[in-house]
Amino acid sequence: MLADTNLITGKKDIKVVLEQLENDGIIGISVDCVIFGFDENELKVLLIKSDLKKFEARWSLLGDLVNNHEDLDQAAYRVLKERTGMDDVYLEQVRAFGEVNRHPAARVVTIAYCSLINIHHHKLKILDNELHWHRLATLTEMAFDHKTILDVCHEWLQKRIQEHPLGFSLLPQKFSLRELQNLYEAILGVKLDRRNFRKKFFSMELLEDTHELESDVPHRPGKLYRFNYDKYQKKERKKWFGIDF
Amino acid sequence: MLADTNLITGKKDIKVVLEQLENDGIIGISVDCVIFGFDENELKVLLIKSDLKKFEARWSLLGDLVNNHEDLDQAAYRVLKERTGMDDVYLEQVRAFGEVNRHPAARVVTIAYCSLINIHHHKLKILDNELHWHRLATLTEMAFDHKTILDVCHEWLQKRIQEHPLGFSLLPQKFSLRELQNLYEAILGVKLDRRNFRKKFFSMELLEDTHELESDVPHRPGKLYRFNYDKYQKKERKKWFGIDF
DNA sequence: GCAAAAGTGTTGGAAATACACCCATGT
DNA sequence: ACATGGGTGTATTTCCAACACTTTTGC
Repeated sequence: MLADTNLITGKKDIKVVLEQLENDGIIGISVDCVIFGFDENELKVLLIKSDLKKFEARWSLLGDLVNNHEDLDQAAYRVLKERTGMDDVYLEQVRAFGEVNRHPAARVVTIAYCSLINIHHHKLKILDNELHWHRLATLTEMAFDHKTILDVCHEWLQKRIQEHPLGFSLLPQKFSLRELQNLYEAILGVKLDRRNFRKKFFSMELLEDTHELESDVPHRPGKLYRFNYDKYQKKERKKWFGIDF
Repeated sequence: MLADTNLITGKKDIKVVLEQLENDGIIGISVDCVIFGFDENELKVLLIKSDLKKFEARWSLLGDLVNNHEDLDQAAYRVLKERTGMDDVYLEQVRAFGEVNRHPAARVVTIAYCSLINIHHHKLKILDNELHWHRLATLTEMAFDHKTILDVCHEWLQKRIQEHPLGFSLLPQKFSLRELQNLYEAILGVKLDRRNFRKKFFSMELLEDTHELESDVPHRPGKLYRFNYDKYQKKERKKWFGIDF
């Protein structure tokens, strides 16, 4: 039967494993990472060309089967590390997708993860030339149920970013308020008032002035800020937000 | 190998299946239901005595392995139906738990579901006398990682109930505002102002006056209301709540 | 008539919104 | 000098929080 070895040594192996699973009537478990990036004021997602004939020419999320000896989170980190060369990345589970026929080769339940990385980070290396940062806006058909997963993760992100400081993972460590606002506008698909946006963030007192300025901009440079995670951690979280639905 | 049959014919079968999984180095998939009820102004959860010797005398969530031919949601519904006799129940996936050693018998990834049911519903039949509605407040040790799962689901519920109308599933169809407020206070662990609470709900215009009154109360009876789900469905959801963290 | 909870409005403060002008820089 | 976005304050409105008395029913 399935040996407890690393199954991730190439595309062919996965196919063989899936075939085996299907023959034995076993449910496989995978993780799929929705890796978001932010570039040119647009939200992007890291995709790979599907290797299944059925889905040729369609884009697919980055995923892999979960090894027997690794936690789900570890599996997701592994996928991320293998594909981007980065660790220390924002990564969070969103939810499981387990429709019976979501994968044509075998029954596979997948755990979807959402990851946010800075596209321009120096450690980021997209070696595989099958990989591609795709604009979210112009993405319709995808392999498997990956479009559904992507949509769910996007909605999850829209909600999450308003309540937790994760957007900063998409930006360089030092960023201008304009960049931050563009980010929020891109993710939420709304226009925000610049002055109120600044007021909001300054009133939180979680942005540190780096006393540096933007460079290479053809206009007055903006100040660069850094998000103070330590201070955020120490803040007490409120349990009561107010009923509203 | 594993035949594609219903594995759920008794406790012994599960043990056999798990043993088989472990021997073959295969990851099992289960669902676990956190079934909340509301009684005597307290939040309760439906539990069963663990059948594992390691966890004897500890409480366990209601769960089962997922069949090969059923969706995750279906599996959770099945567990719920088998144990409570009820369908048409509120049920939603919370998230997956997949730590390597969370189950002593084998590697099992579980998908946690949160369910809300009316403890006093006439269709509710707790046949198994190993089952028990346990007060949430006085629950410390549980089998497996079920305490963690329960805690996560409770927090999920605390957040969810403020943004979505699911609390009504814990109450009879017709309820008084006092009952509703008690429910919110019990789930959130806070005291709320009665007048502001009423104002809030009335201003949503989603409660219908049934023109009936409470009976058998030793004081002035309150009006009974019904939640108007249709009207709620038609309301447009807002995407922008305001940044706050 | 007494105990117990139902029902009801107002007010002050905080937060969100809408809105317009001057400033610093690169070209 | 001019084009471009950076930076700032105020008035208005909306929402939330605090708070007390009268009414209805069962006993």
